[in-house]
Parts: sequence; C-alpha cells; structure tokens
Amino acid sequence: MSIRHSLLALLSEGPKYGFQLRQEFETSTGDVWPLNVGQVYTTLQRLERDGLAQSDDVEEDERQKNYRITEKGGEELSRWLRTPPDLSEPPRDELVIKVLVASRLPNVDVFDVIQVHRRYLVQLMQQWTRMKEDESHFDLAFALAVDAELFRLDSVVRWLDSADGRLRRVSLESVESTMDSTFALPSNRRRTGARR
Amino acid sequence: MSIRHSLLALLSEGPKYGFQLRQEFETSTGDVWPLNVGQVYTTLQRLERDGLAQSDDVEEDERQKNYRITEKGGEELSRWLRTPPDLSEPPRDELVIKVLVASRLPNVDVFDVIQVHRRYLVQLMQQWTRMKEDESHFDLAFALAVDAELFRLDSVVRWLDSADGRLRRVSLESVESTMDSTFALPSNRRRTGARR
DNA sequence: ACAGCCATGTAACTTGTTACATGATTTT
DNA sequence: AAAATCATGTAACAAGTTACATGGCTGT
Repeated sequence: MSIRHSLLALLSEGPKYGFQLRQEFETSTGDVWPLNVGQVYTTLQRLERDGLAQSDDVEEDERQKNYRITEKGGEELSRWLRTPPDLSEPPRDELVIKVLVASRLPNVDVFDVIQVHRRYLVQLMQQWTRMKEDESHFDLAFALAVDAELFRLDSVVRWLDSADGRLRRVSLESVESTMDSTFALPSNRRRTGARR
Repeated sequence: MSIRHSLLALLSEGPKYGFQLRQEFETSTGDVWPLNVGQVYTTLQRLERDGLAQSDDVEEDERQKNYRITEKGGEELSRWLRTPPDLSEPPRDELVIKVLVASRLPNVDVFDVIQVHRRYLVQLMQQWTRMKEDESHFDLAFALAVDAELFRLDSVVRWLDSADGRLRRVSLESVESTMDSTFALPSNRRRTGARR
C-alpha cells in the first residue's frame, strides 16, 4: 500500500503526470528505492479505478497526462497519514520464520543458519554506514532512509544473537536432562563457544 | 517467499498433507502468524507446478493427500536456508516512506505524523511485553517471535526519534537562515519542546 | 440430530513488479 | 544521424490473501 499512497500524497500538492511522479517519489525518498515507471502508470490506473484520482482529458498536442487527487482521495490520504498500519499481529518476517522453522528440522543446524545471516547483515550495515559517511551527496531524505535501515538491521542482528542464545540454552538443557539420569556432569561444561 | 519455503521446509521432514502443514506452521512459529488453510492448498499447487513438491496419488477411501518434497525442492530449500535475502537495496518500509513523503507536503505536519505513529508503536510494545510476561503458555517459538517483534518495534521508535530530531533541526535552520538576514535571535531560542 | 472439527479445494482479488512496445523531443 | 531522455502505456505474472463450497467424521 505504500506506493499507492505515496503517489496520492504527491498528487495532493497539485496535478502531476506519471513520469514526474516517479522522479518525485525517488528524490523524496533519497533515491533509495528505485521505482519502475510502468508501476506508476498501473498504480495511477488503479487509483482512478478506485475513485481516488482523476485524469485530465489530454488536450491535443499535449505530451503529458495529468492526474489530480479527488476528494475521496484526499480523505484516504489523510487517513493513511494518521493511521498506523494494523500490527495487532506482527508482519510476517521472513528471517524470523526461517529461523523458527529451521530450528525444528533435524537435518539442519540452526546455528549455521543464524550465523550465515548474521555475517551478511553485519556486512550490509558496514556498507550502508560507508555510504552514509560518503558525504558526496548529503541529502536529508537519503540520510533518514539509511538510518532507518541501519536501525532495522541492528535490531535484526540483536535478535539473532538473542535467538542464538536462547536456542543454545534449550539445546543444552535437553542434553543435560537426558544425561542427568545417567551420570553427573562437571558444572563448568556449560559454555559452548558462541562463535561471533 | 516465506510461506512457500516454510512449507517446503516442513515437507523435508517427510510427506505431509495440507491441513497438517497449517498446524505445523502455526505451532512452529508460536501461533503468532495465523495461516489461512486455503493458502496452504494454493501454495502446494504452486510448489507442484514448479516441481519442488509432488503429490502422492490418493488411494481410495483415503482422506488425506500427501505431498512430498522433490530433489529440486530440497536444493531450493537448502539454498533458502543458506542465502540471505538480497538487501542490496533495502526493503520498502511503509512507515519510512510515509514520513519522508509527508515531510515534503506543505499542508501536513510531519511531527504529528511521527508522534501519532510513535504513540501507537510504544503501545504495541507494551502489549507484546505483557503477553510475553503472561507465562501461561511458555513456548520457545512464541518467545522468539515476540522478541523479534519487540526488537523491531524498538528500532522503529528509535528511528522515529532520530528522524524527529533531524527534521526539527533542519526546519529550525531554515527558519534561522531566513531570520538572520532580518534580525538577530537570542541563541537560547533553540529547543522547541520535542513532545515525547 | 446437530455441532464442530478434519480435510480439500477453487474463484477471485490485491499489490507489487518486470519486460516490452511505442513514439516524441533533446542532446551530442 | 544517432543516442539519450521524456513520456505513456500494456501484458503478464508473482505471492499473498480471503471467502466460499463441499463433504466426512466425531462427540454429545
């Protein structure tokens, strides 16, 4: 729903045409998310279909087809700006699902899965940090978008670490409980190197 | 792609039928993401279409239709487990886009947008925290899923705060620069209450 | 007899997405 | 004249999602 509404938002500044909308979307989001032009046109058609935008009739020898936001579109826009997405159940997170599902598979080492992804995420964070520090194009929108991504990646890494810990603990517990019944263990057996 | 692959992962434990897959998906993800059964069947069809799974022929008076993973499916699964999603450009984040687009609209107060969402996110975090502490059903998968959500929400809140700060700073700068040319300002004018 | 779960499936739709076709205008 | 950019559009598909239809089995 974000492109739909973004275009609606841009249209709220005044009538605009497709190509322009792509440019404005990209610059106002710091050129972080490229937008295929074709998608703008399909989205505009769908906005018109739903009565949120209207296309002006093309005058002869006009190259651009302007769209304007309708009243209904304005209402929808302000609803979007005021209303947080419904997160009563959290959005499906691919990595979380991957780890949870992997953790129950007998032939798969979850800790490998975790570490592979962790390494990749850390690498990505470094790349984004480098790009941010390249002050060649200091753009507010870009900085904000990169910040968001860095915060997000950081939270994922921290989750992976905590998941790694929790999963190691339970796998230790289950080993210990099966062993307790047969023979005693020295209590310093605990730390299995959490290769980070 | 996560449901597709999750089902594939569950099938790697052995042949299973649709209804069973829904149950196993839900329990192994801590009952956090309900899964419409219909979706399981459509996904299974698509897996079969793509040669990643195969359905057994239904014997007479059998109620269940088992699917098994194919060799190709196994390869695809291990690829999924080993390969992080391509994040060379970050996933489109609705809230980030919303804030960035809102920040350029003249008729909209970005700070309102930010605060409305911030309030909602904090509230959500409290709800999840409460649910986690309700140890009535202590389930590892549930705890992990909730952790992931809490980490994520926290990172979003922190981003909103930093964005709020950055945006306030630039709006002050632009005010000051237009004012500097007309009259001087006492330097303690800086802090506009960042209503948190 | 009826409620409720087990079980399979289909039709229809949503957004997002890409690849392609087409032509006008501008720049080199 | 060729290349690049402006500009619009369509066809086709992906994954996810819901609502609905259908019937067998189980417990009360």
